[in-house]
Amino acid sequence: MKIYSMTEEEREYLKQYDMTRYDRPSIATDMAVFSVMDDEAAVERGKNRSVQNYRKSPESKMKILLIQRGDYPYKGYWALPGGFCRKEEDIYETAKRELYEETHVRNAYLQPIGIFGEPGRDPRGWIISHTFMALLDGKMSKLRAGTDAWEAHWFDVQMDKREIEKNLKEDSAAIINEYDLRLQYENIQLSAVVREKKEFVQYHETVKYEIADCQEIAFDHAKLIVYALLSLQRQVEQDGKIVFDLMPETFTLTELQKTFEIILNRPLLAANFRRKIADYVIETDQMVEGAGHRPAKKFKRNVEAFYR
Amino acid sequence: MKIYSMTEEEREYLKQYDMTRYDRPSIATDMAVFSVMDDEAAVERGKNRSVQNYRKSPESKMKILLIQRGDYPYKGYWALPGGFCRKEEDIYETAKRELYEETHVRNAYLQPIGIFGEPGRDPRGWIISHTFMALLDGKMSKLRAGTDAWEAHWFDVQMDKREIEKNLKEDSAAIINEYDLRLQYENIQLSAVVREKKEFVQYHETVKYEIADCQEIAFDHAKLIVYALLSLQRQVEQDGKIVFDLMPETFTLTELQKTFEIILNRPLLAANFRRKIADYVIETDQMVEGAGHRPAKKFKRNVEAFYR
DNA sequence: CGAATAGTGTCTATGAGACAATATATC
DNA sequence: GATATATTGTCTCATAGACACTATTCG
Repeated sequence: MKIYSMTEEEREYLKQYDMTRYDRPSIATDMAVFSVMDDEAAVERGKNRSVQNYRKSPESKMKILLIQRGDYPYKGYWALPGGFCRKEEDIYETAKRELYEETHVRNAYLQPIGIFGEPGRDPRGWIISHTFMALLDGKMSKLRAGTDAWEAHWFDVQMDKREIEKNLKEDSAAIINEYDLRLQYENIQLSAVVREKKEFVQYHETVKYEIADCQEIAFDHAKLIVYALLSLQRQVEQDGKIVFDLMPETFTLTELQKTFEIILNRPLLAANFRRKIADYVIETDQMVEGAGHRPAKKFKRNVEAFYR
Repeated sequence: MKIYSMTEEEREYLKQYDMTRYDRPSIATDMAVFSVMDDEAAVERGKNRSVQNYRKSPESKMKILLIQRGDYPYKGYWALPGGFCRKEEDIYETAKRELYEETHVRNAYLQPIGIFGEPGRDPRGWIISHTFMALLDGKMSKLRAGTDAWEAHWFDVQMDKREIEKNLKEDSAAIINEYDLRLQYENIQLSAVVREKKEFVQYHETVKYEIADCQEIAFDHAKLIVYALLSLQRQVEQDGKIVFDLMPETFTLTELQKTFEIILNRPLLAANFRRKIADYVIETDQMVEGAGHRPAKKFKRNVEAFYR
C-alpha cells in the first residue's frame, strides 16, 4: 500500500491552516430508542399478573425512551436522549456512549437515520442533530436513575396516518400526509402532528417534513420521532431482519410475530408468518411454562440465515 | 398549535450560554455523483460515431465525478467534490450548492448515505464528512470548467467483490469481503481496495469498512466511494425506482435496462425486465432514429406509479 | 370439557426467471 | 437478405395470502 506522506512544503501549509476561519456548528446526536414490551415489563419485570385474566397473554406495545429536560431551553419538555459529540469522537461513538449512559446497554442495533440542521431548530445556536435509531431488547435495558430534574421513561407510542391531499397526474404529483403522534407514560400525554409533503419536481421526488402541532415535545423532536418511526416501518416492510434486534436471546414465534405486527401496524396470519421466518430461527429445547394454555417452544436466531 | 415562547428567565439563561465551551468540528459534505453514460457522451455529446461499428449500440458505463485537488493536503490526488457547510446553512443545502457548482444541475436525486468522522481522517483537523449520493442524468450535466489546479472529470467505475473469509456458525458469524475499486479517466488510473468486515456480536450485526490499499485517491474517499456504490446497489436491488433518476426525460427501455444492469452488475432478461417496469413508464410517440436496426420507442416516467 | 394459545396443511393467485419466437429498421 | 436490436408470448417454479384444521396445556 502506498502510504501518504507529507512533504516539507505541505507541513508548512497545514501549519498555517486555520480551522477557525470557518464557522462551525455544534454536533449533537439524538437517539430514537425503541423497544417493544408489555406495560408490566416497562414498569418492573416479573411482577404479579392481574388475577382475573391470568390466561390472556399480556399486550405488547411499542415504546420510545424520552427524558424530561431539566434545563433551558424547553425546560420541563420531553426530548429524545442525546448529547454533544466530544472532540475527536466519532459520531457513532457518541451515539453508543449516549445509549449506554441512558440504558446501560452496550450492544444494540444502532443506525443513523437522518441529519437535521435547519437553522433555528435550537435556540442555543447552530446545532446539527444526527439522529440515530436504536432497537433494544426490552428485557435488557436499565434506565438511568431519574433525579428531580432528569427523568427518563418508556413512553407508549401510537402513530396514525391521515391522507390530506393526493394529486396524482401523469407527469406530476403532490401528496400531503399527516401523522398524528401520541406518546404516553402513566398520566403524561404528549402529542404532535407532523406533515409530510411529497412532490415530483422535474422528474425527481422531494419529501419534506414539518411540525404542524406539538404538545410538550422539545425542539423539533416530534419530527425526528415520526421520521424514525417511518424509517423503522419502511425497513421492516422491506426486510424484516432488524426486527430480531428487538428480541431477547430466546423468544417464542408468537412474540416475534407480535413485534412485527406492532411495527407494521397490521395483523399477520400465523401460518404465513411462520413460513416466512422459518429459516431465521432455530428451535431450542426450552418451553414457556405456566401459561394457561398450550405452551410455546422457544426459538433462537439462526445466524447463518442472516447472511443468506 | 401551542407555540413555544420563552420566559425572561430562559432568555437570561441562553444569553449566558456559551456555545464555544465545547469543541466543534468542521462540517463538510462529500458528493458521490454518479451517472451512467457512454464514453462519447462523457467527452462531448453528439459527435461522430466510429464508422466501422455504426450498427452497434454504444456501451454504457458507470461514471463518478472526481476533482483533482489543487491544494494541500493530498495535492494532486483525486477526490470527491465537496466543501464546507456554511454558517446556518442546512447540510442538504450545502450538498445542493456543491452539486450545482460542480455540475450546473439543480434537480437531481440527492441522498445522505453516511457520516464519516473518524479522528485523523483529515490532516487539517477535526472534520466530519457527510457523504451524499447524487444521481445525474448524464445528458444534463455541464462540468465546471477546469483550471490547471482544479480539474473535474467523469471517471469510469469498476468495482469487483472478493470473498476473503466466510465463517458461518449457528450462533456467530465473521465475514470479510474485499472490494477492488478501479477508476479511470483517459490515461489516469486510480485504484483502491476496501475491506468490509461483518460480524455478529451478541446477536447483533456490525459492519466496518477500512481502506486496505489506495492509489492516488485523497483522504478516505476510496472508502466513501465503495460505500456509496454499495448503497446504490443495495437500494436498486430492493426497489429500482431510483434508477429512473439516472435517466433523461425520455428514454428507450433498452437504455433503462442497461442502466439497471450496470448498477446491479449482472445481465437481465429483456422480457422479464419489461414486465417488471411496465407500470412505471408510458409510451410516447417518439422513436429513435438512424440506428442500423429496428428503432426503439421512447418512453417517459409514469409519475402515478411511483406513488403506488 | 372449555378457554386460550400453539402450530400445520393446503388451495389459489401472483410474480420471477428462463427461453422461444416474432418484428422492424438500415445497409 | 443479413445484421442488429426491439418487442411479445408462454411455460415453470417459488412465494405470498387466505383459510381451515389439529394440538396442547391449565383449570
